[in-house]
Amino acid sequence: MQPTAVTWAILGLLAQRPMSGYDLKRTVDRTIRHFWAASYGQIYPELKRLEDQGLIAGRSEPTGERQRRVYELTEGGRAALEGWLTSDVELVDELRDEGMLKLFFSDALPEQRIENIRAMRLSTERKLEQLNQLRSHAQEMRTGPALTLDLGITSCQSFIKWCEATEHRLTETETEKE
Amino acid sequence: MQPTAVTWAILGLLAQRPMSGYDLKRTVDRTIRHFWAASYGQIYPELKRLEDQGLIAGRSEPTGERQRRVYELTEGGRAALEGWLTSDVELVDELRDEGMLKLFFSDALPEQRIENIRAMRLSTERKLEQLNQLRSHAQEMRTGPALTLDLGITSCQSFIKWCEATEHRLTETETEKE
DNA sequence: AGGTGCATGTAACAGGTTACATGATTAA
DNA sequence: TTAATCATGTAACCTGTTACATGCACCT
Repeated sequence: MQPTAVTWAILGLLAQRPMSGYDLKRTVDRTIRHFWAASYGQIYPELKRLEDQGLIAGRSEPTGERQRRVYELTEGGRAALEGWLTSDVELVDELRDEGMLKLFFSDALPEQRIENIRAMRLSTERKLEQLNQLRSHAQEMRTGPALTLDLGITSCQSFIKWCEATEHRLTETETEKE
Repeated sequence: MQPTAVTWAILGLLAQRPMSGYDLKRTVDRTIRHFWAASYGQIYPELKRLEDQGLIAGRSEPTGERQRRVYELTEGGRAALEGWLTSDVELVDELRDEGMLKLFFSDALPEQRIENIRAMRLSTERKLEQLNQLRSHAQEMRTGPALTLDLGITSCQSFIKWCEATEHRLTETETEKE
C-alpha cells in the first residue's frame, strides 16, 4: 500500500503534536480542508495502516470510561514526512469549480452571466471571511500554516477584484445597448 | 439517475455545436479541464444515459467504414442546461493542491520551505503559459470561454506574484541571520 | 509497412463521502 | 434530562481514472 494524500496530512499534523483520530479530523476541518479535505472514512483506516507500518505509534488515553487513542510520530514517520517534503515529483493540483463551469457555458444564456459572476463572488467573499477569521487567531507570521492562510487570502482577494471589475464592465455594456 | 458535473459539461459543449464522444473529450481537455476534468470512462456512459433521457439526440455519421456517432442537444436538453445555469444551489468548489499541503507542513523542515514555494511557482508558471497560449487563439473577448481564460490567467498571475514576494522575503530573513 | 490520429467502449481499480451504529462526557 | 460534543469505526455508495481492447483512416 503506497502513501496517499491522507498519509501526508496525518504525518504532518502529528509532527505538530500527538492527536487522536477525532482530533485529526477537527484539525483538518479547521485548517487544510481549504486545499485538501479528509473524512473519517479515510482517517481511521489510514491510522491503522500507518501504525502497522511503524510510521506512527498509538497509545490508549481514555477520558474516564470513554476510549481514546492518541498517536504520535515515530522516527520512521518523521523520515517519511521529510522524504515527501523534499521529493520533487509533479505536484497534484486539481480543481472542481462549478462557478467557472457555469461562466464558461454562459453564452447559452447571456442575460444570466452577471448573476453567475455575482454568485462566484459572493461564495468567494464567504470563503475570504472564514480565512480572515482564522488569521485573526493566528499569532506568528512566518509559519507554514500562516503562509498558506496568507496565500489563500491573497488569492480570494484577487478573484473578488476580477469579479467586481467584470461585473462593472458587463453592466456598462448593458447600459450602452439601451 | 440525477445529473452530475459531466452532465452539464456535455450539455454545455453540445450547445456550442454537435459533437462525438471523441470530440467532447478533446474539447474538454483543451478547455474546461483546468477547472473541471472528464475522462472517457465518464463521457461515453453519460452520453448513453442522456440520450435515453431525451436530453441529447445521436445520429450515425461514419467516416468511410469508421463508425462515428454525433450528438446534438434536444429542446429538453437545452431546457435542462438553462435550468442549471439559473439554479442557485451552492456551487461545488473543491481544491486538491499538494503544494499548499507541503507549504502548510513546511515547519517540519524549514530549510526546505523556499524550495516548496519555488516548486509551486514554477508549476503555476507552466499553467499560465498554457492559458496564455489558449488565449492567443481566442478571438472575441466577451464570451464565456474567454472570460474563464481571463480569470484563470489573472489568478495565476496573482499566485506567482505572491510566491515571488514571499521567496524574496524569506531569502532576506536568511541573509540577516548570517 | 508503420506510425499517428480518429473513434468507441468498458472492466478494474483507486479515492473519497455519507450515513449510520455505538456509547461516554459535559454543559445548559 | 436532554442536547451537544467527544470518540471510534465501517459498510455502502458514488465518482472518477487508468489501462486496455478493438479497429479504421490518413500520411509518409
